[in-house]
Amino acid sequence: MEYYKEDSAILLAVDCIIFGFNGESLQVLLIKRDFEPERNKWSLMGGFVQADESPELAASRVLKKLTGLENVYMEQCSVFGDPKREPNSRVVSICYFALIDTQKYTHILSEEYEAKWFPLQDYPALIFDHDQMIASAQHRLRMKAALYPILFELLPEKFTIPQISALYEGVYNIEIDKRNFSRKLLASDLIIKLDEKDKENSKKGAFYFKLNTAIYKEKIMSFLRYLPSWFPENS
Amino acid sequence: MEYYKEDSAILLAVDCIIFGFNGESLQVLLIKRDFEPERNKWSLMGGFVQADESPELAASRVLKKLTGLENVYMEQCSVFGDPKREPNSRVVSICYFALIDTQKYTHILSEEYEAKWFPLQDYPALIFDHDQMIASAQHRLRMKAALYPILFELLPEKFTIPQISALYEGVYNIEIDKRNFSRKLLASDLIIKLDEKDKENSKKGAFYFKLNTAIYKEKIMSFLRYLPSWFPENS
DNA sequence: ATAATTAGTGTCAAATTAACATTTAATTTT
DNA sequence: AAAATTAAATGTTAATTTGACACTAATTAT
Repeated sequence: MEYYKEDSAILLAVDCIIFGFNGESLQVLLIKRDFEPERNKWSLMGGFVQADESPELAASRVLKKLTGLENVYMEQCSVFGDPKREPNSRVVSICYFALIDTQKYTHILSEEYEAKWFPLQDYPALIFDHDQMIASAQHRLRMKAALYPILFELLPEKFTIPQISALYEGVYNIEIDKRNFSRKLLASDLIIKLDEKDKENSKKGAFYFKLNTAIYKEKIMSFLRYLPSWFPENS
Repeated sequence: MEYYKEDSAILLAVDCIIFGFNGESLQVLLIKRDFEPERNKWSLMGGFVQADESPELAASRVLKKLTGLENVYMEQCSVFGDPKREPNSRVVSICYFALIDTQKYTHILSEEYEAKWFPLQDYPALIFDHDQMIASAQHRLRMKAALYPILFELLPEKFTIPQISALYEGVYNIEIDKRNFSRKLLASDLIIKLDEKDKENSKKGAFYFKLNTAIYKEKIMSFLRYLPSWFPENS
């Protein structure tokens, strides 16, 4: 039994897959590295887990450094640890995906880093295995969102039904029948209609809704289904 | 940016949550530690990730060492990395859950280790945060199995419908209407009826089925739902 | 005023689900 | 050998949900 022999000189890192939604497509936030190796290439935002911090804390720290945001929805997803995944050292990286509201926080970006949102359909070549990380996080997001209403974390406080609808379409790359979708959504009691309307995106304007936090907190802990049963995973 | 400074002296380990099904309840395989610290206490089977191996490989190695089994269904689940989770050193552990067929392999157990199956409802106190690991893996299993038919990995090659039914009841702690369940299952084309019957568990005997591997491989990659929609997560 | 655009509500047949009952194939008992 | 017993397997039906479709409503632009 080789417990407690110090035989694994491994560096531990975290990488953040930061998802956002711009109203059209699901986006991921990438940075341009200004340090070696792989200077000037695009990558996920990451950092090493420090001696006195948990991986969760490291991920929050890294996220805050890039976006300025705290108390963001984050979830651990897969660990990438192939011995050869980085050329010069043995780094095992724990991935976290974060769901943030793009609209609200764009102004904070790019101050210290060259950071940019890219649509998940079409982002530049990334260093190491970061594209696999994104693919894996996306799969995880789809799985989780098929059971729990976490996608609301990507929307602002006030949102419209067309927005949610577009969000689900973006996340799953499908077309949704808005009428059926909105019926289902309203029946869930998850959202509360406000008096105000969003006039930005249409002539008629769409009513704003807010989350029913009581129901949300209850449902976030129990399974829910917003997807049609025929939903295809591969797309 | 503190990339590539060797500032994180962290040991990386894996722990395996090994699930089995004895026909009645979902079980987890635990070992009694015969080394310090925490000698003679029950724990999960684990080990350190070696310099030249990936975490996946480490987990397979650890699983094989305990059970003798290879090519077992394994899935990465959460990482436990609180700085204080082990008293004497900083160990970050990646958890994997494995689904194995208890019946077939009990004879291999306990040769090198004192290993024992315990029902998930009622297992002894464990070292460190291993109980949280089990809870987390169980949650993960439930989530995954709500979308994909992975629970078949817990059954022998030949199984009966009452067995599958009991398995789902065990995993989710619910009562299932066998009539509706079996109708749904048969309609999925996922299982193929054999001529043989299992006479062990009833007078009449229940027909054996085997997996339709073609359909299985297709469905394992796409969402599926075996649970009633009212299914409660908290139990 | 009219056209154009997108939000929001409505309808209905088909499919699925949930609840419930009966029949069937064995073994055990008498 | 017949009857009782046990659990498997199949059947029935009403209620609900789904998916496909059409229309009305509110606003802006022309």
